Amino acid sequence: MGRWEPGAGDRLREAALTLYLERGFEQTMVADIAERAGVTARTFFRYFADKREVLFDAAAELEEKSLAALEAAPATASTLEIVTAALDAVADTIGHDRELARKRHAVIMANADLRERELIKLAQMSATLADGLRRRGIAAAEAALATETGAAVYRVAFQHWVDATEDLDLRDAIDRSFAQLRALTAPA
Amino acid sequence: MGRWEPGAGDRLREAALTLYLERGFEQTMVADIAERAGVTARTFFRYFADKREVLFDAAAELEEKSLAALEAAPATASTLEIVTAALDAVADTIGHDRELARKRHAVIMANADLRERELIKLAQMSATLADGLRRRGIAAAEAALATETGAAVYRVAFQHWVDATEDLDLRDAIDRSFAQLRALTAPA
DNA sequence: GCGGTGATGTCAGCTGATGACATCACCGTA
DNA sequence: TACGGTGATGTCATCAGCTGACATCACCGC
Repeated sequence: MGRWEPGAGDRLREAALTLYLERGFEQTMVADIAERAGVTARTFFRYFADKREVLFDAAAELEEKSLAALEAAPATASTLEIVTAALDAVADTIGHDRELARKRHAVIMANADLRERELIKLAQMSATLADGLRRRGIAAAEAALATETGAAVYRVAFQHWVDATEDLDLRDAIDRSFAQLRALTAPA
Repeated sequence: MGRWEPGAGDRLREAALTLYLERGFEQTMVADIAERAGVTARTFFRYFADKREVLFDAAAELEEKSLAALEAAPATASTLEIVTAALDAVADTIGHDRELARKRHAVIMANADLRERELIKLAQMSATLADGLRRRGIAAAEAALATETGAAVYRVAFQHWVDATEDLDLRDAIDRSFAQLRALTAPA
């Protein structure tokens, strides 16, 4: 294809995470990332829509996998069980490397713009999953509420998983958050 | 104080909403907003941290009111009842003008950057309320889960309220979403 | 070896955002 | 009344993010 070293996208991703960790997001310029990856700034923007997206473009894959899990759920499953299946697929994808998750999360939490992007990615996934639920015949309002609630459960569980010092499976953390939600909403 | 027309902040807010509605957010330049408000672009940035914030700086007031409602809730209230009280305070503040809410919502939904900002404002409010719950002695995990879930309920209810053609009270919409959440999480 | 294709470089330019400094009405006070 | 302080605003310069237009050049198939 090109006449230069292949894998420019991967090199840019790696360079960006490294520099964001070292100096912080705002202190890192696109030109720095590009230079470290051996390309020009113009090329950076051919791979990533903006300076933030370089940390988030894996979200598309996550979305696909969770949607596939949702669609593979048995017809007898309840709405919340379907959502749980989708979240488990997410956990299976990112749950195997807690150190990487911690690094990425640290970078994101240190900057408001990155937190915004993180939120919209999760919201986007929630909307996609809600669509999937509707295609299974679930009413629109119930679908939206189920996936938004699922996103809330996921956020809390992920934070706990990242903070925890002991051994902990992300899937288990999600299960526990779901259980706590049931306790919260149970009639007194 | 100043030697120019007072109320520059309000004029900028109004000019921005009008122009964002007319031409869209991206097609509106800060200089346009400033000109319409009779100031310079530099002054715009003295009032608002960035081009988006001009639509969102009312959020601080909302946050205060909801936190006050949370703190005023009776000691006997359950966690979810406290969160409901906080959301009702939000509903009381913005629920009286559905047309304004629709306009603002339309502008925000039409642009990804604005949606991001909207999400982080709600997340910020959720975090503030979770802190309030912790100060009332509620465990951190339960507090976070309760307010994140409350935010999910609010989002769904607000969307429904904005979409609805019939007469509808925002408070009622929130109540119904909470009821639906209880139905969702109830054991089969 | 020749032309097409696609990734990259180069360059110019706009817009958002910020720092530094000047300006000038208003206010309290001598 | 004059005078100096204060705070809101203007002016100017500059940078970083981002984009369009066009050139370049290795690779591939013919």
